[in-house]
Amino acid sequence: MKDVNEAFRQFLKQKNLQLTMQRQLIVDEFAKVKRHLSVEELYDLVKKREQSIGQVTVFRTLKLLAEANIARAVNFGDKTVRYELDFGTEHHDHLVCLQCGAVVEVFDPDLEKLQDKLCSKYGFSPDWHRLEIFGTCKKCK
Amino acid sequence: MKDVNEAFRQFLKQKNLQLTMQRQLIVDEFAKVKRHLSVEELYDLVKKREQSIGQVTVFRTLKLLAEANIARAVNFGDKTVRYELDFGTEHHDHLVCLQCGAVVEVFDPDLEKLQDKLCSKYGFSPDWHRLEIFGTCKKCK
DNA sequence: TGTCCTATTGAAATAGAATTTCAATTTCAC
DNA sequence: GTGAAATTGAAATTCTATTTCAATAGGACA
Repeated sequence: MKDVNEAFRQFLKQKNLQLTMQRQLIVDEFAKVKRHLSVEELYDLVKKREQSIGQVTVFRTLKLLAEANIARAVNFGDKTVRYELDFGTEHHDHLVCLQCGAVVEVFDPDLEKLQDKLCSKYGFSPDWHRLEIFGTCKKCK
Repeated sequence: MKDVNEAFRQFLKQKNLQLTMQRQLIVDEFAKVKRHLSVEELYDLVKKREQSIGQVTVFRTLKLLAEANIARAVNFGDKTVRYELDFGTEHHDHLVCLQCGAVVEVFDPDLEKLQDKLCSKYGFSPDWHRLEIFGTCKKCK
């Protein structure tokens, strides 16, 4: 199975774009941190390794990653967009703790099946979906 | 069963706030239109009935309604916040058509049960959740 | 290597919605 | 009626997301 770097390189090539030092660094950090990051959060991380990188470049690189289906934009409650890795990972839903902000990724095949069934009942062709459950996590109880 | 007006009046009273002509009008329009409205969209509707009302008042009234659990903020794809009536209506999920933008509200008790089961598996106490399925609706196929 | 063309970058500017400020007005309690 | 508090709308501000732009870097090719 190819890794994120390889997939990104391939995507760039196909688009006649270049893999620059900046992009490489941003993707590295993004793939390493297994959390849902806003542009600003990722920018802060990247900046620790390379002062000179601008926030705009992080923004643009995340857009590229989303276009390449390597990242996916998500948003919980607040108004800022976050990105999560969407490569080599199965589709999943989110349990968001309203107390501590922790986000757990979960998956249930039966749930997926039921959703498909619901769609077909309405003659609807699902493309993708998102399910977020907000509440209190184990620790916070 | 009480209606929206009654619930809002009660909420205002409890908060020592007033039911003004503006608020009354905004709530009327909001309850009447059974769609998901952005502040601006509702403002346009309200403006037709009363020129003098400002957009800010619509914004503030919707916030109040959300606080009173009469409205709920939702957001589909784009970056603007929309509000939907959340009173006297059962919980429901959304099928969002990516072609025409239509939003269908759906409900499946089995789906709800499975979600609860999933939560308890993780020791998670659900407060509320949202499920949005994006795809193509019957008409657009 | 030098040259041309295109991609890339970061800072600054812009866009656009959400939210706050503020002075004027209205409403309520007394 | 009077005073205190709530309400309102316009304008200002804030906060992200996004675009513009001039400078730089990189690749293709002679």
